[in-house]
Amino acid sequence: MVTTINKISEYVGQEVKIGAWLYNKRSSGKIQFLQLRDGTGFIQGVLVKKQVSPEVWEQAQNLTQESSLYVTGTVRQDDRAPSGYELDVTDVEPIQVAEEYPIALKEHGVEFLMDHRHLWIRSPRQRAILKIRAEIIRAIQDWLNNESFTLVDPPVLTPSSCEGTTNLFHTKYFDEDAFLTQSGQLYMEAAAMALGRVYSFGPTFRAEKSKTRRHLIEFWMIEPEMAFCAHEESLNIQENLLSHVVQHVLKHCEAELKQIGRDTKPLENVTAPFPRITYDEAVELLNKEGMEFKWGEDFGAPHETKIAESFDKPVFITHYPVEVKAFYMKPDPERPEVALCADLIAPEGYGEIIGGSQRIDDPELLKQRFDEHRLPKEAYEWYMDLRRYGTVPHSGFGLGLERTVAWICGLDHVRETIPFPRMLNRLYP
RNA sequence: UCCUCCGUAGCUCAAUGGUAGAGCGGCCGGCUGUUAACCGGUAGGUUGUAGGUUCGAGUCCUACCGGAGGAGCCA
Repeated sequence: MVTTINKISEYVGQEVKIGAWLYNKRSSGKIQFLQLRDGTGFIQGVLVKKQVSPEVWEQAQNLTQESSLYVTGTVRQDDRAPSGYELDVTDVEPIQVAEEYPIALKEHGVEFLMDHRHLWIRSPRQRAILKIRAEIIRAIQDWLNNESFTLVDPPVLTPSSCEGTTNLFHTKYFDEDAFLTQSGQLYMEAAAMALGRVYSFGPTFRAEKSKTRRHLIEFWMIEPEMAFCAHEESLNIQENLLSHVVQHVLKHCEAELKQIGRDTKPLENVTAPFPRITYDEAVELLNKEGMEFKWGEDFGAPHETKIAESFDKPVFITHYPVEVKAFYMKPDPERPEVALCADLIAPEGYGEIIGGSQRIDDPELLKQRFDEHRLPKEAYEWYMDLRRYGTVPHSGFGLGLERTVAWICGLDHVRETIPFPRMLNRLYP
């Protein structure tokens, strides 16, 4: 019976055949232990010299780390095995005896591992992280689909900046200039006017020379946008979405979280509602904690960490000064100097994982903002149209996938959260 | 772009300005329950690059290249 390691428990006492790679091998004169992996899991194959043919014994002996093979054996329950099962090997068919494998089973430096990222992802830890990443994506999409959101894909090639703040990757679009998207948001606003509740899931690009553990040049965002939705309701959606994601991962990725050594205690706490403080209160908190901070500035990473430390859940910081936020954010009617916006700061120093706001729906005010920010109105005529033809209150937010994965996995750098990270000075492999 | 630190064997790291070494990985041998197995043997080097100081530089100085951490910007 041909099967995979994750289904091995169904075949106790039976002979199975699996395609696998040799992760590691230990042997003595008359017994060999093959550490096998097939992508779905890990299992140990046991060969006893007396019980196999000399040919099989020798073929097993010649296998090197990461050699590919078909292995046949009888499944046996064994308390000594980490997974609870072992394979008593009866036959080994090498597909390829691998060349000397660069990644030894020991510690390596970051640069070396990044140069070998295409092989590094085979390791148990990296595999677990990528599994959790996929499960986080699944949980996000499940929740949104269930709440009547429609998936809409915005373009990657765009004629101009969405927010006009960061540096974009420039390219040619035949005779025109084009840029890789830094956010699908403006397009999602158009989509929300067509479909009500929408979300996008795709890569975004920032040509910033950022060099920190929280930054990638290419990263993935989930950007929901909701028509007929005010700021407060958007926050409710955000906290419900995120607590669903965290609880889903706790439930479905127990083995993977254990594999990477994540302390799950702080995650169990992550249930809606999340604490909400205003920008004003955050400034006060910082000053009380001895960090000097003037009203009107934007928070830096140390400030965010300090604020997050005061809470044991992700915390919303709302009502930032209009000046430090994007042009499209709606001012608070009660207090026009602050915006109806919020950043969600993750605990444990992982920083901002969501940024969102209610959008300006008044055509006159939006026009005014274009002037204040010196944005070329011609390029945004289509965006203005959304306010001319049946404008409605609407809100949306962007969830940074890699920072969310880093936080949930407890990683110290986002480079491990994505299969092939694009970073400053890193385009290979 | 700025600040700090680091470049020595395939990898991880040692080496007072005075003969470049260990562990892992490789290869050869040994071992019937190993968990990054262990034990013995063996091969493996233009010390990031280019200058300089010195009787003598892996070590000190300068520049450049590469990397790490952080800042800014942001998710």
